[in-house]
Amino acid sequence: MAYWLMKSEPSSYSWDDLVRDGGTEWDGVRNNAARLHLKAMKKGDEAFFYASMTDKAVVGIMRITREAQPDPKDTDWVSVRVEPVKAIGPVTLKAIKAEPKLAKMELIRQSRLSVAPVRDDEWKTVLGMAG
DNA sequence: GCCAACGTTGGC
DNA sequence: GCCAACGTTGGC
Repeated sequence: MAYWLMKSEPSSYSWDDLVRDGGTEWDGVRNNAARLHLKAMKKGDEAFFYASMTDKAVVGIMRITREAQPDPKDTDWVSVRVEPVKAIGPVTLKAIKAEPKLAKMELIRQSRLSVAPVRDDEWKTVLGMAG
């Protein structure tokens, strides 16, 4: 199973919105590198929900419930379906940056990438920091 | 094919 | 509010 990190601005779609909805179509990604990651996702993979801008923290775990298909809003792009697993953390960007084991996270290396892979050891490290 | 200009993201 | 990073566009 693979792990991922997906960003959302709480002002447009928050973790609470996801819990309320019970699952959502993760669409609107308009970046080629992010699209490649979406296409690589398999049903059952897990992903951190990263709340950007206001929180700047990992606040929950999601599960991929359907693999990539054309984004209904623009079929040049793709979307996956996700559901909330549980709230964690928050593990802040500040804490992630302060942890040497996480220095190579894509979140850090390419801060603008909205869908990024997470390595197994990084996943465990972040979970450990969530307490 | 190069690169300057511009737009967007997102941290600070 | 500012600006760095990055992607895209368009003139040449």
